[in-house]
Amino acid sequence: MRQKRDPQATRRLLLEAAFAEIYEHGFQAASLENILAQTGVTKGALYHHFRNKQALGYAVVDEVLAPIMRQRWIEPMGSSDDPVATFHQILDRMRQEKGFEKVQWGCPVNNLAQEMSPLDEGFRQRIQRIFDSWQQAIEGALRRGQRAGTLRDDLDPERVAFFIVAAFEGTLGLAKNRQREDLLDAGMYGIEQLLRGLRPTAALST
Amino acid sequence: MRQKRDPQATRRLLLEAAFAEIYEHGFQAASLENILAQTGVTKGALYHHFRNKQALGYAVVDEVLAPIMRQRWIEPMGSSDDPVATFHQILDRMRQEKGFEKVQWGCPVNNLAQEMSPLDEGFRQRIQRIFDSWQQAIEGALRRGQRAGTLRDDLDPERVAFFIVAAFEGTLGLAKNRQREDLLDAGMYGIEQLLRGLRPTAALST
Amino acid sequence: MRQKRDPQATRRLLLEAAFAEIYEHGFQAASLENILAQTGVTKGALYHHFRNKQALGYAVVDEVLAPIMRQRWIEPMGSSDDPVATFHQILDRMRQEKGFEKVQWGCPVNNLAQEMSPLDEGFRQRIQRIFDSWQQAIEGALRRGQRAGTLRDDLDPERVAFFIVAAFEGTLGLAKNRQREDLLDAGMYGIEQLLRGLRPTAALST
Amino acid sequence: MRQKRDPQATRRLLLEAAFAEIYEHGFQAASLENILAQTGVTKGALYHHFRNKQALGYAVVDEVLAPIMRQRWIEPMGSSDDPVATFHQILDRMRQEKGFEKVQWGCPVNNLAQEMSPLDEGFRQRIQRIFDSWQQAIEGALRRGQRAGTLRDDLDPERVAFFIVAAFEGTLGLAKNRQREDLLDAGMYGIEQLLRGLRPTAALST
DNA sequence: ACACTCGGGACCTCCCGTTGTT
DNA sequence: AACAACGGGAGGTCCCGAGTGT
Repeated sequence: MRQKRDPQATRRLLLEAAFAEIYEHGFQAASLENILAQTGVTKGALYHHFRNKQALGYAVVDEVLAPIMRQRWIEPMGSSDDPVATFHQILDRMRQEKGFEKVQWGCPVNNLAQEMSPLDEGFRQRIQRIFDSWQQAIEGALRRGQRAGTLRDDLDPERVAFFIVAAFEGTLGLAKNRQREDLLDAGMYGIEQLLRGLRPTAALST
Repeated sequence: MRQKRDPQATRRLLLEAAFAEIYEHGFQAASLENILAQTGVTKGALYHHFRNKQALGYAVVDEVLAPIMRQRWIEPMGSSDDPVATFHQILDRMRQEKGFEKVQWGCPVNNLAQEMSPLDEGFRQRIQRIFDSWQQAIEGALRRGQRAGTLRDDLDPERVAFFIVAAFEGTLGLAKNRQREDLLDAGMYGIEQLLRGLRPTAALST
Repeated sequence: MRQKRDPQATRRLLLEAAFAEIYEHGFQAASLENILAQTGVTKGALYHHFRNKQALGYAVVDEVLAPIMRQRWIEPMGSSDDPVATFHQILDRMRQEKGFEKVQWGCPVNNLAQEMSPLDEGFRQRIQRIFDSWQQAIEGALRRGQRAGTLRDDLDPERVAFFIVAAFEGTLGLAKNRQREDLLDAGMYGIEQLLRGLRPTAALST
Repeated sequence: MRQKRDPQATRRLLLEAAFAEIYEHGFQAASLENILAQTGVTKGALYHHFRNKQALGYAVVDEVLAPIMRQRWIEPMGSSDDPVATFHQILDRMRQEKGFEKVQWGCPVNNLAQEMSPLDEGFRQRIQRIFDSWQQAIEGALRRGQRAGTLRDDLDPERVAFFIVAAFEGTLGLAKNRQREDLLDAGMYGIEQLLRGLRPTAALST
């Protein structure tokens, strides 16, 4: 299966197995031995590519989580001037894919954020960077929406963007606790309520 | 320091030290040894009061987390017919107290929920019970608000209650990642936006 | 179930539960907590009746194992002058009862003998006493058999008695390893072969 | 003392120390810590070579006990057509060696069989395999003896082989309880009695 | 670039026994 | 006579990481 002597492939293999292990058990409880057993890579190889467990974790954030979020949220939002519509499109696509987030295990970015933020400044900053760019993408779209007239003028784009991310992650978190995928809809109902309130008065009937 | 031969006190001491340890490190990474060192209790005593680490964790949820949430959220909401105002009062009190939640470590209930829900059904159910009664308390207040005329009639109290909890926890989570207490206000801004939308049209000016 | 304040009953209850626990797990691995849980007796009561685990074990040998062996082997053999026939009768009765020895767990006396003889002189001597009186009972029967003419004169009763006990226990041990009750017959076949050889030549045709 | 970086040697060292520890205390009471202290190997190294205590125990059976029994019993018996004589030769050699079995601690194979057979199917099967091949070697020799005319025709080789093993182990067990090496002779007396009875009538004078 | 062996610590579990009380 | 709280240690598991060799 694995090519021998293909350092990049080995590294990538480790990153993805590490992502899965961390996603399931959290970073602290993630077991290097499990990752090794899963990939067939030996400890020597792992420690060749990553200085230690922490460095592996950092790399997972930078090279697995961040790109996924970039592709999923930042890029679509970055080229949108109707954030409400774009938000719906992204959610629809997520419902179809189901590869990344499983409701059972929640959002991998938020999981790590909650576990590691108070414990490890390196994790905290890396994850904050993801949240920040996510939020900024939404914020930019909100501003463009305001200019394009699809959004009310009197709202604070920064705070609204923050709140959308917060409400989204909060909803995923509750759905994860209840292990019920359908609850995502209840949360989206609230976000939609809010977003509808963001439309100019004329657009309220939509 | 500690009274000898005071089983209830010993048990309580353990519960609170366990709560603190779990709050800081998560359940899996919580160290019984730390709890013991913190309290001065011995392993034998701990093992006498709790069958194992899991039982201790369950007891922390039932006997520490649940009562706090009950006192803070369920009881005030249970006797309110203006949930918007009650919500603000609770937030104000939380800002003053700062004993329970430290922004640095987030919401202890949600922390446990995110860590343990997929891993341990006992934790999941106990935490769900807390979220459920919290949500139901809000839902009841929303319904009473509707009857009292302080809330719009055309909203779905169950979904709104769910969303309020979700948005609240999501906000705490982001603030925890950024380690910035002031971000709570950004989240509250969003919730207030939403809640204001819940007032009957006549009340919008409030 | 248990009468309170009935010291003799409590003591007996403990002895029998201890016997069962030791029979299943061996003495070293026998758990006092298990015995306590099984009987509903508290640790204080146990330590009132027995100084420590060792004393409990000694009492099991003296007050449970020894009496059973006395009743089963010593008494029948003590009043027999045809040990071959008596041996068969005892085996037949054992096949019916099945209360004491379960092939699955072997002979409780021999189990303890093998585990504890090199480790604890107190156990060793107590168990030796049981084996000795068992062997002496057989030896006596053999001598009476010689006088009565049901056995050959030229054999050494002491050695033959020893060997019968040894072969019997060895057979139980192999059957226990194979977890096959029917193997007892294979062992008995050998003992019968031997015993038949002990009959005077005229009796060989029996 | 030990060569560093000599995995086979380390493994062997552990196996033999484990054998000694198990021989003395039984498997359940055997302490990995003792084995480590005895050998100077660390926990990590042990855990590298054996997945857990059970795996170490299994390896002791397969790689220490089985080869010894093979060399001592199976090979001599496998090339013999006079099992009675071979049996005597083996016993004589055992009396001289005294390395393997110490009467004080009995037969290591049988010790493990009695302790673990009802508790662990893996042990049970491994030990049964040893007993089986031992018994089969004797059985084969008996059959060859019958063909060679050194044994009676009318006996059942399988049952006799079983009985010989049983009587041998039973004798060792009783000698162990009494802690008296000389008792082996009393047991051998019985086995010899039996074996003599197996000679054809013409050979009885031997 | 990777493989294998080794180091040593931390953790939860479980257990036997003691002590204060009723 | 029995109960319940507590003391404290040992044991197996598992893990992260270092070191050596190829």
